[in-house]
Amino acid sequence: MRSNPYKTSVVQIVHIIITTMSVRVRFAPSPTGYLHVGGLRTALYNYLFAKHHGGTFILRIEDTDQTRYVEGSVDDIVSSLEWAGIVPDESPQRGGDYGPYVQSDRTDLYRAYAKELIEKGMGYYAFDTAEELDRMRERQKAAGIAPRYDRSSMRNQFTLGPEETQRLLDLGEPAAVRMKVPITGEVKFHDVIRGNIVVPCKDVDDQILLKSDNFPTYHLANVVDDHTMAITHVIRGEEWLPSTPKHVLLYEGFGWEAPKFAHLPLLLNPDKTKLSKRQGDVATHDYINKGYFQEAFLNFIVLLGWNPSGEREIYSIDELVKEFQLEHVNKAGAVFDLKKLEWMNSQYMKSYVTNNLGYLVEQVQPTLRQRGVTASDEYVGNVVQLLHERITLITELADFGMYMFTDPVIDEEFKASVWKDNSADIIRGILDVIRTLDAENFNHDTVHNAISTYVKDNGMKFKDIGNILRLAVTGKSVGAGMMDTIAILGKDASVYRIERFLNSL
RNA sequence: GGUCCCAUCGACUAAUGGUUAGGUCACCACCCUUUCAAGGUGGCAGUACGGGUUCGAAUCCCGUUGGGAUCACCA
Repeated sequence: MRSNPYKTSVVQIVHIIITTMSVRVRFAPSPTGYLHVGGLRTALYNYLFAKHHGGTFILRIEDTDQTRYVEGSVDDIVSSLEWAGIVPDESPQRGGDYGPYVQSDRTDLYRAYAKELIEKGMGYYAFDTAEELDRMRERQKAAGIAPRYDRSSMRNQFTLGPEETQRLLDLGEPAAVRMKVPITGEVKFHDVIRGNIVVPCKDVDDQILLKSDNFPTYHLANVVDDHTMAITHVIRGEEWLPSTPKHVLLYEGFGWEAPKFAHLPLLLNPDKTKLSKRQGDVATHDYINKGYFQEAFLNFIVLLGWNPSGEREIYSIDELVKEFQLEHVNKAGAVFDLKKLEWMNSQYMKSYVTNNLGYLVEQVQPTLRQRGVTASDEYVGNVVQLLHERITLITELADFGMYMFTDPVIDEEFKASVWKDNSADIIRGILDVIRTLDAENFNHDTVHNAISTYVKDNGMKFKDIGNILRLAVTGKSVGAGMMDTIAILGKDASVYRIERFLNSL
C-alpha cells in the first residue's frame, strides 16, 4: 500500500469527505458533583473525535434528577473542561442552534415524546408506588428470579384497563410512563469499539421513561436529545453498555435512525475496580490543584485506553487530534497509574524549562508570594532551572527550594554526619576564595575554577568539601550541584550565607 | 444470582494469521557524579487455561477460569 502514494491519497480524501460531513458528538455529564477524571477522558475522546473529523463538540447538562443536583457542579465541570482546553462548540454557556443544552429546560419536549410513545403503543402508564415496587422485587428475589417490572401483575394501564387508567389520570394520581419492551425477539446493535452486540428482549426491563414528577429518566432524555441535537456518535463510558438496548429500542420505537455507539473502557483503581474516591483522587480539580500541567495530564489520560503507535509517549494536542481513531480504542479497562502520570509531568517540566520558562515562573510566583517571598522573575527562573529535575510538580518548588529564597535552616542530623574537626577551617578557606571573585563575573565556571584550585592546592578532593560546603550554603543534605547553586545565589548572598553559618558555630 | 463486557510483562500499551512478542512507567544492576535527582547502558518480566480451524494462532471459533460493569420513578 505504501508503494502507491496516489492510491493512498485517494483513499484518504474519500475518507475525509465521508467523515467530515457533519460529525456531532456530545459530552453529557450530570451536575451531581465534580468532573471525574473518567468523565474528563470521555470528554477528551469526544473532543478529539470531533476535531479529527472537523465536527462539532457539544456540552449538554443532564440534570433530570432534581434530588441529586449539587450546587456548583456545573461550574466545576465547565471550569475543569476549560482548564483542559476542551472547549465545546455548543453548550449552555455558548448556546447553539440545537439548544437549550440543559435538560431541565427541555422537559416539554420529553413529555411530548413520552405521549407519542404511548400513542404508538410503545409506552404505558404505571401507577405503582415505591413500596409496591419494593415488594415486587422482594417477591422476585425470594423466588430466585431476576428483578424486573412485572407488567402483568402490577398497577398499570394493562391490568387496570382503559377506563380506570383514565380515571386515575383525571384524578391526578401520580403516574409514570414505562417503556413497553417486546416480550420476544432481540435487540441488536453495533458498537464501534466492541462490534456487534445482541441482547434478548426478555432481558430488557420495562424502564421508566417519564417519572411521576414529570421529569424524564436518562434513557428517554438522552435518546430524545441525541436525536433532536443531531448527534451522530454517542461516545460514553462502558457503564452505559447494559442499558443501550433500551435506547436502541426507543430509537426504533420513534422510527429514528440511531447514532453510532462507542462504549469506552473504564478507568480503574489499582485493584481493577471502577476508579473511585476511596482509592485516590478522582476529581479533575484535585489534579489541577496539585499542580499537574494541563498538557501532561491530558497526554497521560489520553493514553489510558488508546494509543496511536505504542512507540511514543509524548503527544501534543494537535498530534492527538490528527491521530485519534475510535477504532483503536482498547476494550479492556485501564488502571490509573499515578507513577506514570508523575513521570509524564516531569517530562513536560523539562521541556518547559527549555522552551517556556516563563510559564513555570508564572506558576511558581503565587506560591512564593503566599509564603511571603518576593523574588524577581529572573531569579525565580534561575531557581526553577536549577531545581526542576528534583521535583515532579511545579508546586513543589516553593517547598523544596525555599532555601534559595530565605536564610537556610541547618539540618542538624546532616551536619552531625558530615562535620569534622577541620571543617570550619575548610569553609573559611572557601569563603576567602569566594571573596576574591568578581561579583559581576560570578558564574558556574568562575566559581568552579576558584574552588577547584583551592581544593587542589590543599591536597583535597572535591568529595572532602562537597557536603560541608552544601551544609554551609543551603543547610540541607540534598539539592542541585553546589557550583550552580552558589553561582545563582550570587557572590553577596553566598558570602553572607557562609559567614552566617560560621558565626552560628 | 440474571444480563452484558473484557483478558499481551506488576501498570499503560504495540503487534489486526508469519516478529527472537516491540515501546513506556515501575523495579533491579552498572555508568556518570560534590549530595539528591536527572541522564546513559543493560536486565527482570507477558500472550490466563483447554480444545479446535490453519502449513502457520497473541491474533479466528468454542469452552473453562478469572476480572469488571449493570440490574432504581440515579445518571
